[in-house]
Amino acid sequence: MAVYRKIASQLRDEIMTQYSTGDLLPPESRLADRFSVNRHTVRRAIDELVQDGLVRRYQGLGCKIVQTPIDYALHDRAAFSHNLNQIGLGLETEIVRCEQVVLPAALAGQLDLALGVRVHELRTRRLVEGDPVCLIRHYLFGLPDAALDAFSGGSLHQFLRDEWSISLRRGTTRLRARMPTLDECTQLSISRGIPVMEVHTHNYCRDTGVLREYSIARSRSDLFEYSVEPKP
Amino acid sequence: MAVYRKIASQLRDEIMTQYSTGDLLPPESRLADRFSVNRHTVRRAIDELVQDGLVRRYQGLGCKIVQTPIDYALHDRAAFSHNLNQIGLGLETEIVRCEQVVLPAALAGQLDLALGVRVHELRTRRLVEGDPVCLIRHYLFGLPDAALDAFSGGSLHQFLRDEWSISLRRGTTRLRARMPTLDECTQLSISRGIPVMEVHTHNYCRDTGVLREYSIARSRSDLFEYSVEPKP
DNA sequence: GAGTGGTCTAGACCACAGG
DNA sequence: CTGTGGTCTAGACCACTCG
Repeated sequence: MAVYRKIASQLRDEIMTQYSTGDLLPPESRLADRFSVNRHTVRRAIDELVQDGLVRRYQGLGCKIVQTPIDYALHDRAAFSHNLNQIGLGLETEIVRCEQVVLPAALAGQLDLALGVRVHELRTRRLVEGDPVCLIRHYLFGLPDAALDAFSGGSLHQFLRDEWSISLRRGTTRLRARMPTLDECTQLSISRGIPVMEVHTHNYCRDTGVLREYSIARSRSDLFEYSVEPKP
Repeated sequence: MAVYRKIASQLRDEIMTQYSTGDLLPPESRLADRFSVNRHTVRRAIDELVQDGLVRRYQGLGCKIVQTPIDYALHDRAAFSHNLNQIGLGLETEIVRCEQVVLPAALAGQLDLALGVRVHELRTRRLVEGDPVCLIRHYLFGLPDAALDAFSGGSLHQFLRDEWSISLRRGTTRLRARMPTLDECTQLSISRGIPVMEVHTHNYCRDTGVLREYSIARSRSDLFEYSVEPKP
């Protein structure tokens, strides 16, 4: 087994057992000394941890442990075919609201963005044969003011690619389930006893790697299912 | 912008316009010459493409294009990075039951298998600091009778690889949410108001492509979250 | 054997955060 | 300013695929 894999594995163990969320990993140079390898080899090991979502790099600062409660990051590589992408095809899209807002503080903190940033907030509702199945909030960063004026439904990513030459690449996606709020019950036409699935997605500019969109989708669990397809 | 990003961007364009699925990219050394950079820089660029799922590396062979522009437009593919392995590290695994049974008829139909097939059924429970968070049923096909006798927790896939030289590859995975049964409430120590997430996974023999495992995981939605990382 | 990707080392300089 | 991560170069050797 490659050296960097062994180091990654050991660091994973130590993070799980000896670190808390927010702690900084020792600097790469120190780790390199400790494991008696080149700094590049340590970097390669940390790459693994970053990919698993265990740590996050901060230039000039260090590597911060970001562990969520239990991050069920999957080790095998497969492709994720996400219904949200195909939604423009089979589902109707209803634009609920589209405006520029100040990014909610909670999101700003989570995404590591400055407070007070103005963003486009697009809220949509997806329907299947008239039944609402999914509510989505898109937060879009760094767009011209009028960027979304012409958007009238369908695939948002397609629209951004065609109209603004912005090509987005999916980043980390998180899925969880919870009970709906009263508001969600109304908008999704469900009773209070039906759970909703909440999916958070990062989308980055394919060229520059900058975060351009963060979306939160809430869907009816009685009608909606997510599937992950293996890569060819 | 970093050199490797520019190169990645250019290669992406060329792949989209001038290559077909299955083609090989020029070797790293040639690309390095062409872009007048070090081979490592080209590698870093190709890393991006691999991460986007555009190409796949084959040691001794080259980099194969695995996605045409058409595929790409239809469904953006991101990867699913999963660590059942890591769960063996940070979480305790409790073996609830391990026996040979006749595959339940409902599953046989769904998986397109004959009725009456005998399989290994392994039931496990995962705990975090003593709290149960996840119940898993593994159905394993075509194993010797005593195959699992020595399994005592940790990663099942690791065990199969080490002890039986069976290397598994993730296939289709489906995720949904629902309310728990009474039995699940008991085993997961949750109240009836907490949804569970249910994840069904196909796993195939990496060599022969034969279905070897079907697993059903049910997890507490108040403690558990699934994450999907972009990756080949 | 020749050519490919995979890993590791060594050294250099840059960009950024913090005191 | 110092220390951190980010990038790039250069060279070496290995593991693998193919003819």
